[in-house]
Order: sequence, then C-alpha cells, then structure tokens
Amino acid sequence: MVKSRSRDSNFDCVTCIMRHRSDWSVLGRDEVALLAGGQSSYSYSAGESVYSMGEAGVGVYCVCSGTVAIRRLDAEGNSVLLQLAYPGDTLGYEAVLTGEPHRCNAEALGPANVCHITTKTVKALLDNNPNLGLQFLRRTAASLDDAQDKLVHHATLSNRAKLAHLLLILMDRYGRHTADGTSTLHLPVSRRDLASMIGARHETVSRIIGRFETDGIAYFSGRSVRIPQVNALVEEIRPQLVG
Amino acid sequence: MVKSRSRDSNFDCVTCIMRHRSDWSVLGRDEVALLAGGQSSYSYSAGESVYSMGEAGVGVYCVCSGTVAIRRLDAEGNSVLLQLAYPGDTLGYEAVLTGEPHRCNAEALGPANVCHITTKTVKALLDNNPNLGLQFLRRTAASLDDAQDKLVHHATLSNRAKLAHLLLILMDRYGRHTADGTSTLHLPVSRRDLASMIGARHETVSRIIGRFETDGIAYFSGRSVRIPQVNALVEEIRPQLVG
DNA sequence: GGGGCGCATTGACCAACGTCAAATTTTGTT
DNA sequence: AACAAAATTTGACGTTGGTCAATGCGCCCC
Repeated sequence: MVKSRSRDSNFDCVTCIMRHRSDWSVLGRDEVALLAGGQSSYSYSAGESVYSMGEAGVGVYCVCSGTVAIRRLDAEGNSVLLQLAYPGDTLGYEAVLTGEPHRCNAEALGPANVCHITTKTVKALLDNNPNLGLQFLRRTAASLDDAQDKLVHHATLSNRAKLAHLLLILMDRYGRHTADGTSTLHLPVSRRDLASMIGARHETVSRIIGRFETDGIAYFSGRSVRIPQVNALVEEIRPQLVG
Repeated sequence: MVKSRSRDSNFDCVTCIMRHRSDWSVLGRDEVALLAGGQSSYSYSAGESVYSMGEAGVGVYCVCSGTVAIRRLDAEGNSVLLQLAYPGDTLGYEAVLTGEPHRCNAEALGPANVCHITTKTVKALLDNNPNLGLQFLRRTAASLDDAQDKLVHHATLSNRAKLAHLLLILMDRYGRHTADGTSTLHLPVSRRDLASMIGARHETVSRIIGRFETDGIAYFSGRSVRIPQVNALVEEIRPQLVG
C-alpha cells in the first residue's frame, strides 16, 4: 500500500543496458529518443507499490533493477503471487491496451528502479514500429505458457513437489553453486509468498520445509537455503515413480 | 490422436460471419482477400485433433463452428483441459510467432469447422496491418488474465467451489433459462475433463456431483444438468462466510 | 531500548481429497 | 444386436493438507 517512490534521473533509456535485453530492443535510434522523452525513472524501496489493482493504466513500466512482484487478490483478500518481474521486463501494458483497470498489484520486493513510460508514448511507439507490438505479443504468449504450466502443476503435483519445483526455478536466478556440489539460494520472498505461489497455506510450507530438512534435501535459515544435492530436488518433482 | 479431418469448401473467410467477431475483424477488404487466399477450411468430428503438442506450427487456426478443447499433458500423461475455444477464436499463433513447437493439443469436442491459415499468410498480414498483431496481443492478454484468475482460484477455493464456479461459466455458453427460474445446461465435456479443469480427480468430481444432488443444488443426468436456483451455485463459491 | 506488529514455527485435530478396487452404465464398433 | 472399450459411480481406506490456536522470533518505528 505504500507509495512513496522517488524520482531518479540516473536512469535513462538511451543509455540503459537492460534495454537491449528487453522488448524495447526492437526500437531504432529515433524511436529510442522518443521513448526516452516520454519516460521517467523512479526509485522504489522494499514494499513500495508500482501500481495497484483497480487503478486505471497510465502507462507501462520497465524494470531497470531489482525484482517486482505481481500479485492478485481474491474477494476475501487472499493474495497470490503470480509472477516475479526482473530487469528488462515490461509491466502493465494490458491496462494500456484494453483501457481496463489493472488486474494485479505490482510491488517492489527490494530496492528497485522502474521506469514509467506514458500511455501516449507507448501508443506512438506502437504506431511507429509494429515490431514492438509483436514483441509484446511474444512476451505475453510466453507468460501465458508459463501460467498454463503452473495450472498443470497445480492439477497434478503435491505441495511438496510444487515447492521443490519452485526452489529449482528460484535457483536459476538467485542460486549460487559452490565447488563441492552444494548450492545456496537467497529467497527473494517471504514464506507466505512462497505458499501463495504454490497454492498452499503458509503453515503447510513451514512443515514441508521441516521435512526437507529431516530428509536432508534442503536446509533453511531465514531466507537462506542450502541445497546439498540439487538433483534431490529434481527427484522430488516426479509424483511417484513406479518400481 | 485421431487425425482424419476432411477438406470442406463451404467455409470462406470473405463470407464468414464469425470473422466479424474475431481478431480478423481489423482487416480491410484487400487483406480479407489475402486471408481467403491463404486459408483452407476443414470439417472435424468429435475427438479429432486440430494440432498436437510437439508439432511444429504450420499456421494458425480459426474456429468457424463447434468447440475446440485446448489441452496440455504433463510428463506422466495427465491431461489438463486449459481452455475451450469457440467460433471466432484463433488458435496456435504462439507456435507461429516463436517458431517453437505447439505446447498444447487442440481437439474438436464435437462436429466443428476450423479454418487453417498458412504461416506465410499470417506473416504477410501481420506485416501489412499492425492492428492484427495488437488484436492478437489483446486476445492473448485476456487469456493470460483468465489463466491467472484460475491460478488464484486453485490457490484459494475448494474443489466444490471450483466446480460450482465452472458450472456457472459453462452456463454462460451452454445454459438455458426457463420461465420458472430453473436453468438447464448441456455439458460439452466429460466428467474427466471437468475434473482436469478444476484440478481434481474424476472420482472427486463424481462425489461432489452426488453432494450437489443431495443438497438440491444441481441434478445431473449424463451431460444434462438441471439447476433449480442459479444463485445457489454462486453461494457455493464463497469459501466460508463468517456469521 | 522498548513496545508493537507481522512473520514463522509447532501442535492438535479433522475434513477434504487422493488412491485402489470393483461394480455399473454408457458409448462406440463390428 | 452383440460385443468391447471407455466412462462413471460407489465403497473403503489412508494421507495430505487446511484450520485453529499458542508461542517465539525478527524488524521497524517511536
């Protein structure tokens, strides 16, 4: 609910390194200038909201640094963490395209820089360069694919398997491998969020963590996780192998 | 697995009524002619496959009549019904856009007419008219929104509530209201598919149906459902109302 | 430094749901 | 129409995971 981001002029699309890994990489030199002209950069600290469910879209947002959590709440106030957005990811274009209010909250998980690009600028760029729209389309299709994979997992895996799977995904971005085969991981989210990501209660996650520790699969201390054998997590995902 | 669709020349994009309710409605007269030139219409009967997971995309598909089920299978062969596609819906463009193989199966649930538009034609149209890409983007964003809603439901609702919710959604398309407030519904899918749509086992769905009948909420006979009070289904969705 | 608040852990309990198996109905095919 | 195959229903049983509640921990703000 906090919204006290502060303006930050240190980020600029023209020189932004992340731009080359983002949807905006399809833009030409002139278009990047147009982008830079319609953009403002903001600094967020942990917990600050980028946009909220129900608000009208006033533009799109591009993550320059940090991690942004995309959440949706149901009628009873249960929060589900749907996606983590990383540098280079563009957020909030659904609201701009459809004119509907935002369907999700976007919240910085830690210190983050996020650029805001006005609706007017986005529409001008989409008119100017059709490849930008196709790029958004590819990105959205990938998100849809990801969401559908999650649906399949929710339908077929146990909570234990889903947590193991989630840890493997987080390993890709937050994990470090050491020489002896041990891996460590710094979780970007709370246990409650972990629970909402796999569709379980936070008490259940606590218990699964306890069982992971007694089974020697992963050891948790706060947000630090030590995983002796990454393969052991992979094994957890198969529901039950016959024989 | 069956794939014995038959060519059918009775459908033609130029005269197709569904086109005006589809993504292709953004096309101009010349573009519709181009579309019609790169298109072939096929008749499918129940169970026939439009495309399958793992196949390379050879174009996009537009549903003219009937219902097409979009399914995904996991490693163990569990099938999850992700989406029902109706006349006017366009399928399979992810594979065309990304060059990746199809991630889902598409299968006619009953007699259906589906048009196939070649990759070449689609790419020409996308080049020609940027609005087509934006239209695809809007559609994909809507699908993503839908999938995310399902994720929230999977995380927060009981199977009973999810089945009630699914029946309400199916009512919108397959339901009929009679004068006395009773509604009837002809299910387009089997109990197994119903189960996979809500992430439950088919035995569980059978039991929930039994409880709906003893509770006087809905009466099932084959694929016919009679619902005395639609509102009773709505009540089922709230997890537990305090007081 | 001292509340106060939210997060996390743990225990006890039990309802919901999955698994296995068998019986029954429906559907499709020859 | 008869048969085979698939879908559905039902029962019995065990496990998972949700609920409620109490306690401890960590962090932020005064």
